[in-house]
Amino acid sequence: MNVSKYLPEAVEAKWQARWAHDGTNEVDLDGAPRPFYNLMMFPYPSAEGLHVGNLFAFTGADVYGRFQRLRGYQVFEPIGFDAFGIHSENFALKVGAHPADLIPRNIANFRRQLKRFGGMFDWRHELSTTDPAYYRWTQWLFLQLYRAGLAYRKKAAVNWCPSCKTVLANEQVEGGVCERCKTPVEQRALEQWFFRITDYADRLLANLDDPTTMDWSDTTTTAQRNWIGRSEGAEIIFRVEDHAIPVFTTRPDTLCGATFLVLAPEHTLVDAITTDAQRDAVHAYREAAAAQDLVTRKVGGRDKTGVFTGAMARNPGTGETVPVWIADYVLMEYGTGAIMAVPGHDERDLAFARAFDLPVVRVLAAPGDDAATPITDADMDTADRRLVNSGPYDGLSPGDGAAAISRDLATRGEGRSVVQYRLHDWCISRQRYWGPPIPIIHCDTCGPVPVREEDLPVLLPRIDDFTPDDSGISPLARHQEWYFAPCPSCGAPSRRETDVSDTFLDSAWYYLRYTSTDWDDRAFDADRVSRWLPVASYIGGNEHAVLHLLYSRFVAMVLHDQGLLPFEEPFRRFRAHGLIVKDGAKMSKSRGNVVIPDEYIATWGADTFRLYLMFLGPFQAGGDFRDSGISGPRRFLDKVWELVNRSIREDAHGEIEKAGLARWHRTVKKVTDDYESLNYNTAIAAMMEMLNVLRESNCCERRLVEDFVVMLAPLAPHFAEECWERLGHGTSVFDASWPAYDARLLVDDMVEVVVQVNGKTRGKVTVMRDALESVVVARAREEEGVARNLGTQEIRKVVHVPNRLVNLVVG
RNA sequence: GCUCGGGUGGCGAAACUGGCAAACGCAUCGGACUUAAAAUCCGGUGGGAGGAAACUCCCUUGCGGGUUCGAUCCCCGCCCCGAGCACCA
Repeated sequence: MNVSKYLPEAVEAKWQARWAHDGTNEVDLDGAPRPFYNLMMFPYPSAEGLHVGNLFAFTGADVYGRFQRLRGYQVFEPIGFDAFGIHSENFALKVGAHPADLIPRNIANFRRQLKRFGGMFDWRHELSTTDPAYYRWTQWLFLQLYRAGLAYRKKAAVNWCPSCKTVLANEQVEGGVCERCKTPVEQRALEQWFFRITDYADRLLANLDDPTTMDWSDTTTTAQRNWIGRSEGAEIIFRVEDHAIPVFTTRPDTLCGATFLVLAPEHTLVDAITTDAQRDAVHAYREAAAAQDLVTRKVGGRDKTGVFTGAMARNPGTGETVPVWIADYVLMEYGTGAIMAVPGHDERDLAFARAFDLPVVRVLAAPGDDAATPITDADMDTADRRLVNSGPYDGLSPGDGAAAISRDLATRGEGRSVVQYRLHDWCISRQRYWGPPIPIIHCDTCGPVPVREEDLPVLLPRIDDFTPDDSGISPLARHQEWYFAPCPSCGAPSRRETDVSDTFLDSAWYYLRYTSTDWDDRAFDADRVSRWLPVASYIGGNEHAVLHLLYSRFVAMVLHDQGLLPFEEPFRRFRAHGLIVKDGAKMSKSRGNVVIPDEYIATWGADTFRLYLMFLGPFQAGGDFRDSGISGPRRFLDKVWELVNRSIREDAHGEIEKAGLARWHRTVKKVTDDYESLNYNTAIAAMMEMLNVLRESNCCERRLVEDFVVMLAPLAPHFAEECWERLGHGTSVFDASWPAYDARLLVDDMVEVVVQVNGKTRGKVTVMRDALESVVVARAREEEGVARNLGTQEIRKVVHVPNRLVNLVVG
């Protein structure tokens, strides 16, 4: 037997073939007694193939799945492809190909790479969102939401390129101009489909605080909380003659400082209240605001612009009249689209008041200030303030003032407490080609009518020229046979909805589909779903911390409310992996620092590469990819290889001695804990240390070596299989059981205690475990370095941390 | 601007969440083996001062304060890097 060298290429090919042949990674979805759903975010199959960042994420997730399998779970680890969307479509347009031709090629390449790195995937459940057998159920999902009254249509602004005559996604607008033709982009209002996710805002928020259903990292829950953006405040009614203008404010306490109103340019009351003298100016301003693209409108300059409408409104706090302006810094989609401006205590309102010379009134005074003190930028702060210039409310704190003012407004019918969310309803319409057609037919008499479920899928027809044209609607409208369809309700000639749905809808339920790819008559099977879900571990990138995860949660909640799912939170545990950077910078094509994993795997083997990726930093933090480090893990595997072979030859020789045994048990515990918490880098370090100990003490005890191989298996699966087979086992190492450790053996009998004098280390003594303080101190004083530093000084105080440290305080 | 991460040797990073800072690995230097090189093995390597030497002492976790017997860790005030959000009233 040739044992001199470990040859990854041959070994990895052998085991990949055997896993496929034996169905090692396949799990019985109906019979598993201890199911563990190990999910990772499915990739978008780009033309470039998997990059190191993808592989880092997949490896970390796969290691965890393999670990859980060794701990005795039946682990379901599916994979699929998120292949619809603007990415694919734009790429296809660029290279002059059809996405329907490109995607299968890209998927084939991804599949090859995913097999090569050694993922424990059950390929029988692979899916692609572009497959009609999949998107049929995406369309079905739309219908469920429609039936539940959670899908509706309304006009909403989109970016519009007047030259290309097409809708642009925000990413296609660069500095206010179309990325293709450089024409300034404007806004256009189109009828679009929305989901009422805002109805679920409170539940989506509340569940984040429930540790029994959600074990998520704080960064992710915080991001979701911020995105939902709950604010408590008041809606206050200002009147302009007989028009009521409600405004939303989180600071009703400052009502008496509201010296003007500002409406969003799109506000529906603008026409009604504008005076004849101001009509032309208002009209021009509204036109100009609409001519801006959505990105510039929101992100663009902070310089305040606006126009006076000529109208005056009554401030219900002071009874005085205040001017009504319009300005684009007020957003129609938040609150009521109108604000009461309090320039004394709001930065933006102050900037606006300064720009247009509007009155500024102080209503909050810091200690030492009074009602007459001029406003400064520091007055945007609220700490320690009292109300002034507020009539009966003078002297109250902002909190008490807000309560008192809200109460008084409510009794007069001029206001009420409300909760506002930053979260908007989810616009799922895309005026694009490469997506699932929204299953609606527009009838002149019946209006929008859902396609019958039995008529799904509404197939996306192949259109060779899917370039947007000047019709201003999706290229699908050009496909006459597809576009015209009878109304499902009355049979009259009608037209299909030409918008396709957002890719986020595809990915909002894929984890359900994985469990049920065997059926084409249901989106997901009730028994399967109740056995395998919620997902036990979900790992993915932080870039999806908000939208994808929030939409998935929303969809699960809706399905739960429809009685279709037994749970409302789909992902019990979620962890975001870190980012791999190269030379201190994020990898990107433009920087030219993208690392392609294939060549590294070809050179070093998948196991070494996996080990290297997991060793270069904490999984949840990411790390810096450097070519130089990869030889370390390879040397480690070579040494383990040697140890295994020596153990086979010498078998019973070299039993570990007592101190080494404690070390061994500590290592097993540390490695186990580190896998569980995804700290793979320190798990590897602990195994390296243990290996060094075994080598130094010349120990190759069979039992330990076998356990060592099992502990390494999640990280280096092919390597471990080969070792396991050589050690005489006829079954997969992944059917072995995880090494146990004996808690009683974790500690040594003798411990080293650090001795400090005044907090500085001056020596160390070895004593029996749990030795008494008096014994430790006595021994410590005998230490030369300690005695020297102690001199003749009297010990004032002794700080004793058993088995660890003793600090003698003198002087 | 706001929110969340993060800042530790030449480099990637550890450190039981208050207890020996720098484990593990890379790189590098010296030695062994070799005709030679690679591979492998053994040993050194944060900075400074003293000593012929084994050794001894001082400094060091972005900067400045604080709490504590003791701070990489906790508190206050700054600086820098990364990610996300961004006129949200």
